[in-house]
Amino acid sequence: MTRRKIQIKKIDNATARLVTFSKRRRGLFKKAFELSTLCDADIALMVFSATGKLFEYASSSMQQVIERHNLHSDNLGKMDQPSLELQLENSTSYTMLSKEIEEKTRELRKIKGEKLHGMDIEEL
Amino acid sequence: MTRRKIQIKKIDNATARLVTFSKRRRGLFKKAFELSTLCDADIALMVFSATGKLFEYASSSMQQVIERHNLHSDNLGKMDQPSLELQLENSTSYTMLSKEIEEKTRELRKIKGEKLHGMDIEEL
DNA sequence: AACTATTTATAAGA
DNA sequence: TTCTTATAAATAGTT
Repeated sequence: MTRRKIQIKKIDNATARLVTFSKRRRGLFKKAFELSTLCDADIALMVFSATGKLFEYASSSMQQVIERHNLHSDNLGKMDQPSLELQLENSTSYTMLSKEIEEKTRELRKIKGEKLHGMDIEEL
Repeated sequence: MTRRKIQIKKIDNATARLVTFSKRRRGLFKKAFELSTLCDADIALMVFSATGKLFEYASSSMQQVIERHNLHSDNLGKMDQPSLELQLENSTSYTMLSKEIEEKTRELRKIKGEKLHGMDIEEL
């Protein structure tokens, strides 16, 4: 949007795309922070890069905003809801599944030589 | 940012605050859409006004991005008593978690040079 | 809701 | 990645 006007479509050049992603991501987070502050709004913003890296911002807490969002969207697609028993069973299994994913993710990161701790969480 | 520079703090005047909320919310959503399009990113944005009204944008599906975010969350396994909302959400995420484990297992095997047999995939 | 003077964001280049 | 800078885009105050 400056030295030249650009079209809003996927940037072909991978390097240019990465640079733009970095610049605009910062801009977007700043705007989210400003809107939240100026207007007393509660905001959550999640950005996954094309390579799967997560960048997030929340004016309060991410989990809080997500839950609040769920309250709004509840009962929309819950016609064929599983039984409570199955829900609890899944919920119980969830922790184990999460741990397994964490382990496998950790192992993959180790193999790939990536850092283990939230280096991909953007601090505003 | 224009007729005059403003300080980023809560706008006192309620009317002005509402106007700014409306204007900047549009701008923020536009920026989110542009970043998503230009850089092939997956983005979810939730905005709750001070009065509790929800405005949301998701480049794919909101639920999909939230679930994806949960997979990245570090403290999922540390929650003593997850809220009902989170439990229900976890239940919904179950299938995706299973798929994620399959993928990571497959990737690990590939890296380690092991054979990839369908029968070897862990039963969940 | 429109206008416009300025500020801010940012594309391209270094 | 960081800086520079010319230009596009966003927007604060006004009407």
